[in-house]
Amino acid sequence: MMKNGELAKIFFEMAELLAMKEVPFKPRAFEKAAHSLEALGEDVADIYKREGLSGLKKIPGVGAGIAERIEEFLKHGKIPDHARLKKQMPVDVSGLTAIEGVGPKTIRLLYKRLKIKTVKDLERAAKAGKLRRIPRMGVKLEEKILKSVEFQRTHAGRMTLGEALPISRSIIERLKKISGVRAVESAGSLRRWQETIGDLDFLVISSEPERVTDAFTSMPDVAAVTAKGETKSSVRLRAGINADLRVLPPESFGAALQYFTGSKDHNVELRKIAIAKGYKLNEYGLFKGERRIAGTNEEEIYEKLGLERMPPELRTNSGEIEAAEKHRLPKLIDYGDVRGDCQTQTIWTDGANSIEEMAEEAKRLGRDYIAITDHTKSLAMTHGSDEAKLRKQMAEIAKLNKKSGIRIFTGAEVNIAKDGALDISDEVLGELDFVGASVHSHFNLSEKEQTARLIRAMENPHVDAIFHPTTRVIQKRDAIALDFDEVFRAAARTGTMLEANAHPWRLDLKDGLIRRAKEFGVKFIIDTDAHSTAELSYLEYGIAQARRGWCAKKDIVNTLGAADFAEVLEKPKTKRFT
DNA sequence: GCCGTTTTCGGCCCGACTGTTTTCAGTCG
Repeated sequence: MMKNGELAKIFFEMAELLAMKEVPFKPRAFEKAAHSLEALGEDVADIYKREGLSGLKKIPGVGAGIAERIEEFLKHGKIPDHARLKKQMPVDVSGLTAIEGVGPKTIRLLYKRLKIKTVKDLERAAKAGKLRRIPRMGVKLEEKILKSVEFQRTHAGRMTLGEALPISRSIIERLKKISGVRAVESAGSLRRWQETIGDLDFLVISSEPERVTDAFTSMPDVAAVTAKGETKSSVRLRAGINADLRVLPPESFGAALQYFTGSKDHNVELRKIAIAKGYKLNEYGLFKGERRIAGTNEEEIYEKLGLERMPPELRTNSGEIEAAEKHRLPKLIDYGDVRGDCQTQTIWTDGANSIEEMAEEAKRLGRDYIAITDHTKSLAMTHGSDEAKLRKQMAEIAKLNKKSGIRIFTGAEVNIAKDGALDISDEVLGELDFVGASVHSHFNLSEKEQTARLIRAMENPHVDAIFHPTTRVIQKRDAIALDFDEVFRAAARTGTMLEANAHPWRLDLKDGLIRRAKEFGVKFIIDTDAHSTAELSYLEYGIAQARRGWCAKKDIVNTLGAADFAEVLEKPKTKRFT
């Protein structure tokens, strides 16, 4: 099991605990290391095994101190410094910081004065009117905290991109209609296409900020207004997410867009570069002394800082700035580059629409081809196909291909058994155009068993791709335990494509792992995993995921047209990508 | 605690808004 996430959580918590003690600078250092670990495609345990402490120190933001703490964690499963801090301040850090308006200083004060450790303690104290007796706190803050606790209870955590994007798009349409508004953009994690979204950020160019702010805070979707100033306002949406609005003059729009797109770590690095060059960078522009030398658009800011311009998806402070300095950023796959959808289910198993309906909708969306990949028999609850049913489906597709204006490939999503065996005979698999294999059960096997299981499936000469390789469901189910480097090595060796599943619940493989797999020469397909015609539009989420994984068009096999894609499938697996 | 085409020591991003204040600390992004 990858240790990166667990370590990142500990370092985030250490950052907060240090901030409570008002230790200067260290909190940022721990926070940065935590982000870096989260973004890493390789297991720190593997790095440590291979290269020891010096290997760990190569991770950005990790120096001697944090490398040693990682070592302690890998050896003993705990970090003494973390335990010590936690003992001094035994509070639910992540729970309490999630409450809006509550930060490290407040948490410390609440613990010292009222022994508040949990969100529940906080709620009880607020209801009893105890908070107002603490210095610098009052009745209004008490109310604010209670409201925020309630909001957290009903809308815990972050939204998936798939939920947030449609909300954002509808708000943009609404803002565009306000008179005097010249441009509207959404920024923040949504513009970076992050897989989960904490809140929505909107930027507007208008010479009448008040009119825009008033309209924004009185939208019907607004449940509460949490801040309203001259140019900045914040609201809580009924949908369960916060939204911020900034109104700006045109000359600052690019700077603001850059600034509010983030990520935070990316921006901090950018400002350091600005300082080194004798400039100052803020949301109003890039300044040399009093003079604004850039700010109307983002590109000129990056250029003036000596950096290649870069798409938002790359701005995670995980090597993109160094690459931009050397003008060696990848040319990313574009949103229009994917020509076919290679994983779809129909009413033959657990889908909602017929083959014909799916094909029609795919055609309407501009795709050149679609593969029908219904489940197979061991997934009984989906009425999975056996060999006979698959052959019947192939005949049906042959008929449809004669009249339909889109190429339909026959296929299957073959189920991988506990030991890596497949539930459809090689003979029938060989008759299908496109075979994806995936794991749907036995999620808790050891890393060794799970890795061997997947590799065995990849060694089957008929398996063209592994669908949703880790089976994770965002915020619901963890990835299965895998030795990813072994899996990627085997995928490259056997010529098996790995999927970037576009379903917003899955997005599997995730960005960091795609980037890692690419280093092994792995090729990918981007699929919607659509179970209905409506879900065929999910493709953009998968493309975003591949872009976040630094993929170029050539890394994604289904950017090929139908004929070229078919030609690739004709070749023996091991000869396809050499 | 991290980091280095100004540095291995001495720096470490920047501004808006709120609430409780008589001038600012805390939080957020």
